[in-house]
Amino acid sequence: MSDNYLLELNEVQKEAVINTDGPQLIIAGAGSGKTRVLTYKIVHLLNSGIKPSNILALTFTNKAAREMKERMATLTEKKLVNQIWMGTFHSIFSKILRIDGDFIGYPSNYTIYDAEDTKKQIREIIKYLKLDPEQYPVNEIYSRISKAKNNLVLPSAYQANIEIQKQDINLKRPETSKIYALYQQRCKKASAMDFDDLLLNTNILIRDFPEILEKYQNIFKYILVDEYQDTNYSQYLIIKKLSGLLQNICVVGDDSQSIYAFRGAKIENILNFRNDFPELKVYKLEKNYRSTKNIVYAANSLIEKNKNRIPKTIFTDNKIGEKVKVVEQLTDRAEAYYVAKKIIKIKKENNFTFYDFAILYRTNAQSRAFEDALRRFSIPYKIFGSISFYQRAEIKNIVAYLRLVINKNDDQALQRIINFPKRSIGGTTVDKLVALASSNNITTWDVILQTHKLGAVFNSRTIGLLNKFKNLIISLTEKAKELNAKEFVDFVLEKTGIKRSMAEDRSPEGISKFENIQEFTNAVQEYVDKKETEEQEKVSLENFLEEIALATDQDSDNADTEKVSMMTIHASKGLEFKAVFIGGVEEGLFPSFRSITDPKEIEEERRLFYVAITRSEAELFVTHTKQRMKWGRFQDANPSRFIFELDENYVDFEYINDDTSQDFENFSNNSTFAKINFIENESKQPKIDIHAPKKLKKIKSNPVLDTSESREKDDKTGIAVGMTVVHAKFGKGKVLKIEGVFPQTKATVDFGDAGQKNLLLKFAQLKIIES
DNA sequence: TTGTGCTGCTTTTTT
DNA sequence: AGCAGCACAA
Repeated sequence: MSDNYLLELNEVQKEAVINTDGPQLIIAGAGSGKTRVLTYKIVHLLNSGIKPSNILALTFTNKAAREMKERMATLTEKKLVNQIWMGTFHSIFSKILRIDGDFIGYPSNYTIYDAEDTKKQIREIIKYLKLDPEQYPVNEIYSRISKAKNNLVLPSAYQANIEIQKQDINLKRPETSKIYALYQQRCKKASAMDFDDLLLNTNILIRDFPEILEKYQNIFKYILVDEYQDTNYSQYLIIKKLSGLLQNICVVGDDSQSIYAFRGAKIENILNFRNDFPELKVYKLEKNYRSTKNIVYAANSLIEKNKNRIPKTIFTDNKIGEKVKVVEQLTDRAEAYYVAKKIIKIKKENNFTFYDFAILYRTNAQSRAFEDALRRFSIPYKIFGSISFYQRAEIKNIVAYLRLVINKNDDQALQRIINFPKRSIGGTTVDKLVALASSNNITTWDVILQTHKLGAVFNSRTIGLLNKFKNLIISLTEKAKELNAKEFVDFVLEKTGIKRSMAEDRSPEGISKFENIQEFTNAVQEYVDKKETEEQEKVSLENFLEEIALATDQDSDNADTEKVSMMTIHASKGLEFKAVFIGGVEEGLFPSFRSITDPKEIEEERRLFYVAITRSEAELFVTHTKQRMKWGRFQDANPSRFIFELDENYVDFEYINDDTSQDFENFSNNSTFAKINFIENESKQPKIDIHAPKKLKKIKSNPVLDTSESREKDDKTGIAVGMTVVHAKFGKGKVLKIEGVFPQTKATVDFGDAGQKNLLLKFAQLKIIES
């Protein structure tokens, strides 16, 4: 076999590729050819006679796994590549749990709960324990439980840990451990695992069953881990144990690009890797092949401000290139227009395609202004991330049928579809079912199986409805045995009447939902076709569910189309573009106001900015505004501290008085675009006075104009304080107060028994019966 | 049981 | 501003 591929590597890269045995750490700076090293290394392993089924390669996204497979397929036989254990942590270990999960009490058909299922389950438990939902916000509890799991703290340990208990008491949430315990119990009962459980249960499996650990230690003779800086403790421990015997472990990562600490990733895993493997060989890939000198050096000057890092200096042989542009704009809208204009200009000057551009931002909410602007200029764009296709309610409802057919204990799936489409089984009935299940320690489906015993709880009509539902699910289960995944989905859509009822809904949302369903059936078809040609057998529902449970929107890439990419910086990791715009680089937004008090979190934000900068090959714009619309209000904004941390030698600053902002003013007054409500907004906001929002507020609360002045009479209707009026619904009442200006005139009316009501006179057709 | 309006929340999110 | 969960009315 040819070793030609080694010629395409620099010295360090080559060393990192050919040294395959023993523990290795590859520190791969941004743009240093990390993917190339990783793929060549695996190919090198195959070429030296290692069986593909003895290689475990873990990535963070399905997309990364797929891309690496594709690249390897160009270097070696595709058949070999397909036999490698390659995928995300979650997908690989979910497979292992389907094989060996019965050792820890899980059937192979267990369900994977996504974040939504998890939150719903937690919400139910909070309700069940009669806790105040205000005191126990679902998101907080979820992240607390998730954190515990990722640190391998089980409910019993959580309960027993004094430090944790103290924290919960300080947070005024002393019952958190009870919620956690019940949550685990219910998931187990439902034969369900959430994302964190996939890792946690793998840990439990290999901790409690040494023979299983040994089995996989011998299967995974070579282990490679990508994006190691973003692993959490749970993942770390799995890797450490699996590689414990042969120690052929290679981790690749860049501490400077660790940006998921907020989800439990531990940057220490990479910083302290040597402690676990003293024999460690370290390779530092410090040569950047991606970006111009100005970008590389500007990025270096930023990241040097972080204390917690592995020392390294990224350099490049690339040309000097353009300086980084830091641009000030008045508002987020002006910022978006500036970016849109620049895209057109740069595209023309450099002969780029739209595909070469990316707009990056800290929060998804920022995308809207950019979308508007790009549409005005007819610039095609694609937003990455946001809501996953499989997370849409209409898709999840269909999937829930599949889930329930596979696993009758899947309570969350059952609750989704028991009244979808509408079968008159409402909240009251479902609550009772769930309570019955809970108090008898069985699943909701078990309760439904015993409707004949429930005469005391439900009336005969409800029992009939439940029986009908039961029979439907049973008949679907029978069908699932004969049909492949696609045929079954079609059958469900027909049999349940979902297809018919959705086709009838001609509202825009309804049409879009129907299209999504069609897209879903297409996706199933595609999957079935692909698998059946590869494996020559019927594609079961189980296969398909496994595929989509861990699929995300990031996976579908229409990247080949001629479009500007828009995404959060988190979503941009690993990508590169010729021109990059980073928007909203302002204090409180980037760095986020939540991280401003904690130096560690500021370091993470700085790494995030580092990631953003290093996405760019040649053109880089960093924009910030003086005012930003936030939660429906204009708020003053200041440039981010990170802007001042960039070495000025590599940066050009552009202020609002420059020509470009002038261009923007002209543009916004251009009659072609007069319709855009930008102008409307601007008229509310004096253009130069950045304190306008405060002024506005003052006017609003000004007693002369506003509500505190009780007016006597509404001029439009003649209704006045003291009159007796009649309301169609509430009957006779006495007018107590008139306030506001037409058309917002409101009256407070006392309807006696019906109580006091505030009515908008515009809508409430009050009749005067007595002045 | 189903439909509708109100209230409260809102960083990032590979799985 | 926009959404989702929830309480209340029809």
